[in-house]
Amino acid sequence: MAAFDLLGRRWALRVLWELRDGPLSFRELRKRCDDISPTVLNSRLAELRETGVVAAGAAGYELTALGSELLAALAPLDAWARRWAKDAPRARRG
Amino acid sequence: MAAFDLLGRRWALRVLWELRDGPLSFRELRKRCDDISPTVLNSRLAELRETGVVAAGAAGYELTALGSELLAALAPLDAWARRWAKDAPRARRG
DNA sequence: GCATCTGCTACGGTTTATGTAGCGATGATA
DNA sequence: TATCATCGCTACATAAACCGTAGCAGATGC
Repeated sequence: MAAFDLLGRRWALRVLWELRDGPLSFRELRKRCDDISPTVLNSRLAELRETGVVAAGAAGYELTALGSELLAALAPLDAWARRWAKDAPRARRG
Repeated sequence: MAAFDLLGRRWALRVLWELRDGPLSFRELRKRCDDISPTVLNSRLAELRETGVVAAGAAGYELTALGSELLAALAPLDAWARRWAKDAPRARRG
């Protein structure tokens, strides 16, 4: 599964996720990603753009059609994560 | 989404994925993950075990019930990845 | 004893991420 | 025109993560 190469990198999933509600500017995107360093954000954006899941528009960075599909494919993962966070919060903290 | 912290690390997704068909030994798991270095594999396994998605059994490492759920949640991602690999293979190589 | 597995650790070197500072461009205000 | 704020993004030094190889200690078989 080649997508792991793209998504299995720090912040890649997160960046996609933060774009779920519409375009964001570079700086706004940074804020939402726990103030990720601009160096890395720029790298991830470059990769995501190169693979065609993110595009730069007038309003900032946004998901392409392909990116939206990817995000939709991530929905079950989100659902799982919510259950997980709810059921066993202690296991992950100490 | 806190799961990104866990999954947005090198090989984390891949390790889970390789366990989809049943338990694997440490060394076998390594092989399937492009001969990932044992240091990293051990780290990822430790993290995955700590969060309860992977467990060490007699037959090697295997998914827990929680892990299987996670894997199931990853299925749509796999489906997307297959379409993506098929539709635009060039965009990711040049 | 010896060979051959196993899970896993040690270690040195490279790659990747972090954090802060700041550049050049753009737009608003005066 | 000058000033100021904000923008996307880069530079650079430090820290963390990862890689590749070697090899240990335990288990199994001969």
